[in-house]
Amino acid sequence: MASTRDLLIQAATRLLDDGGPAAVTLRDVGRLAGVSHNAPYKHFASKQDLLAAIAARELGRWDRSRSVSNADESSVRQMMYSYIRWATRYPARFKLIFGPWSSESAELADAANHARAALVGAVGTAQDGGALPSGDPERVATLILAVAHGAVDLAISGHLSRSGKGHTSAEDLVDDLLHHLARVR
Amino acid sequence: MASTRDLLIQAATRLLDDGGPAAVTLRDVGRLAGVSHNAPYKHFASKQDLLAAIAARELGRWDRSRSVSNADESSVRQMMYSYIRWATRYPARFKLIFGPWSSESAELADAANHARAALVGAVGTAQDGGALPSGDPERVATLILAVAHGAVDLAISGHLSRSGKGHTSAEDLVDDLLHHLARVR
DNA sequence: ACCTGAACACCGTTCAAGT
DNA sequence: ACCTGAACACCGTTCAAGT
Repeated sequence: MASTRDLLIQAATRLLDDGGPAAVTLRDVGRLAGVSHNAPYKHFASKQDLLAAIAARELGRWDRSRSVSNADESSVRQMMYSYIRWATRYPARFKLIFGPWSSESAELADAANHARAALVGAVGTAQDGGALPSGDPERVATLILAVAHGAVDLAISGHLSRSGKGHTSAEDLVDDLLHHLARVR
Repeated sequence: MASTRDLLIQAATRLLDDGGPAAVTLRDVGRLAGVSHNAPYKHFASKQDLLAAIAARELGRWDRSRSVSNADESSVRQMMYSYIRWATRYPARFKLIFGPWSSESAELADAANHARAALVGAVGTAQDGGALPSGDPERVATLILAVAHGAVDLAISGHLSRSGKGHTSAEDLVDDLLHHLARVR
């Protein structure tokens, strides 16, 4: 019962994952969805609009993922692990969502803020339990997110592979930050 | 005395800054450089190769920027501030350098490693002065770089603007991390 | 060695029809 | 309301020549 619109988004997502935004040609999208090469224009104003729909659907998944907040920092750690796993598995979607244009879509901004609210809640709970330093929970959450986001972006682009002797992963860097934050006097 | 190759890179960089990679058409590059639309093929194997040359030149600038290491963490802070200022001013170059393909170029990897060595040195000096926690300096440097990189990427894509009450900048997040690291017991 | 102009295949987008 | 096929302008790349 998938609508044509859904089929188009599915096809476009597959092409995006396989070869990046350049590989998302409306002709191939139509071919994969079983329609003509410009049927997409009946559902999306432009290719940019189709890509935005992919990004919106992707962010929507985070809203539906439920989470529990523990008194320690383990919930925060697990959220960041999930984030890193998702970005590593779907780098093209990750790059797409954080493209320069994404801020222009109110739908994307709303979904991102809603997803961040869960992280802020987990940070607040960990602060109450003494597992994270005090201070504006929004601000602490943003710091942790910045580390996870930066680490995984460096990893994806190959700038994290051989730093130092061994291999340092994005997860390692999140662990380092949380470990340091837990020891702040 | 600029060579045709340099003129092509200059023209391509201007187009990149103005409209992103899609705006870098070989026809416009040639027009801006005063040559035909496919003269670039005598200097670069492909458009991708031309973009890689832009990235390499950009990373080369960092190698030539000298820096002093102070006993406190101020040198590290200034390096990250420079990084943020550069990425904010030239977001398209920033996004280009950290594209998924950048790891395939040995020239780019070398330049990035060389630039990072300066940061590691400053981190080591700050550790000796007690301004940063002990541990593998490469690892601590990577953590700090991840924060700066992630924060500025979030800022560029508009995901940092209204977090919490006021405005949190990428510089603020670097300050937060350094402040926390200075208080680790 | 470096450059030009024509040509080819491909892509985003538009438009006039079709049901 | 949704889809099709032809058409247009544009782009990356190749090729045969030109100096």
